[in-house]
Amino acid sequence: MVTEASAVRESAVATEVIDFNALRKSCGSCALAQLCLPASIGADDLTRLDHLVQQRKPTDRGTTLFDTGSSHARLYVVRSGSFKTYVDLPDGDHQVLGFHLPGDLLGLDALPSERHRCSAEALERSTVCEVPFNDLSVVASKLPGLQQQLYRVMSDQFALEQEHMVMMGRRQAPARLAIFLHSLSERRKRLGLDPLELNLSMSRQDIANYLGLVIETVSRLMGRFQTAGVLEVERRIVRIRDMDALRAMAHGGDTPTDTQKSASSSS
Amino acid sequence: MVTEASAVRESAVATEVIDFNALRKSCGSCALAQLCLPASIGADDLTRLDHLVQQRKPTDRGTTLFDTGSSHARLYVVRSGSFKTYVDLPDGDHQVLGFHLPGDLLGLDALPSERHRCSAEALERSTVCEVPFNDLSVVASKLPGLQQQLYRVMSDQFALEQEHMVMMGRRQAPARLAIFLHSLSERRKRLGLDPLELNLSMSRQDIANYLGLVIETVSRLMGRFQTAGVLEVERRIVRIRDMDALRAMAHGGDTPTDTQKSASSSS
DNA sequence: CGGACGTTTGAGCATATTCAACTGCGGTGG
DNA sequence: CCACCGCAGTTGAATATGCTCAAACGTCCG
Repeated sequence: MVTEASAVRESAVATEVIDFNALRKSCGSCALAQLCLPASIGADDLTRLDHLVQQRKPTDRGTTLFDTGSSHARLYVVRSGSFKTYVDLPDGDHQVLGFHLPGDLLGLDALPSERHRCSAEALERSTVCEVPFNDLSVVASKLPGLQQQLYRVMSDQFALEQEHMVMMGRRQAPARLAIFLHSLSERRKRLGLDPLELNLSMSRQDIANYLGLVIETVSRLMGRFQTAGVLEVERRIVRIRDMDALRAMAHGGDTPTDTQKSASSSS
Repeated sequence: MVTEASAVRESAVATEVIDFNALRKSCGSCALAQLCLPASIGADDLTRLDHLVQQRKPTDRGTTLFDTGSSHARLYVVRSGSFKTYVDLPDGDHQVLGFHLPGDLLGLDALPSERHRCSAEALERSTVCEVPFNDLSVVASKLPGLQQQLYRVMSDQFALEQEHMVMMGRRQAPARLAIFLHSLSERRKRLGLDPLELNLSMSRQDIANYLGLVIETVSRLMGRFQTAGVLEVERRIVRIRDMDALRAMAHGGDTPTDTQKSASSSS
């Protein structure tokens, strides 16, 4: 067997919080293992999976991992950095489908024989693991645990898209932005990062496209949230100062101009 | 003796008139086989799949196939009739996620160990085939063709949701309705039904919830489309009189009163 | 220092919502 | 058989939310 994790040739990549020495070796030692495919499969199964996984040299900001129409069926796991997936609209701009943080999977929309229906672009210098889907499928068919995990992440993906649709559905602009920020905060918490300090790697334009709004609206709302004391906005750094208020606005109608809505600043 | 060709074609899938003898026997003899899981798997493999599939007694209008939070992992294939999937919103109403016609799969959002994140309700008296997901998974792991097909339908599901998001994204109300009607027409064509005569099994409220609009807007737009000569609306029967105009409006061309519409896509 | 870009801010406008009344059809019961 | 009620859908007028257009701002980079 070809034992070596054939990707240790990559030199260290700078990111703030992630320990790349631990990451680089194998799925077994990956800090994201619990979030990724290997979660809950045995040690020797892990080895078989390890052989499929290819490392990629860092993807630069603005570079696409795959494009709409391409058909190389591969799954990607974000290791560091972040991506956006989007489709091009006839009128020139994009519909952003999602933002993808470490541990998230990309490429589920082009399973074998299908073509990608969206593009995935790095929002900053990022690294991914890459798995040829056909190989993964073969191994998974022999490892019920892995197979189950594969179904689970696909199921999760459906859940994410459904959430997105609910948000776009009939919610007002302030609620949309609140949902977005709150969800980002939750995801950071899950990654072990500070949930109160968001480091937005995406532009305002991306956020607007994701929320189904226009950039000016997003900008104005950021301002309103700040004057309302909910956020502290400093370009792409956003600090959440009143999580309860943010949550409240995400869940329903709320006017952020109303500064004193209910003296709530507990956490 | 009012026997029209269109009526006969309609009856191939319409609820009341289904030939249950032909349908009930097996996947091999099912009129929907090409659209369903069995597509492109061999004859003996089909037998193994057949044993997993359970028939269900017809589901009455308003009855749910599964509800948010329930966790029996089963896949359903719509045989006749139609369903809507939706999530309940805190403020009382629903966000409709999709409408499901014969050949469509339901239940992909609650693969093993997960709970359903939406509910599925019959819009009329409908029938489904039911497959326990765990059993299907086991069989599929031994039949690469079936496995591939399973991935394919999941991939298709992602594509559908993405389309929905694009529509909700930044499109104006007329374009949304046009997309909805056009998509319905396409799906009818794929089922061998008359693509020009839509028999809406869902209420205006459902349509509005699906499109992210309010019921009045949908109603008004139906009217506008009719006076523009694009549609002929008769309660829940909608006939498409100008498919090109409908398509144009779906792509962003506005002004349903304007018959002249042949602009090329700009960038 | 200048130019470009991403972002913010402002004023006016248009689209879709809200609120409200009304229609037509279907069912139910007198 | 008809009168009644109820529900789904339609229509109208007024409002408001988010968009368009436009300009200014700050920061990054040459």
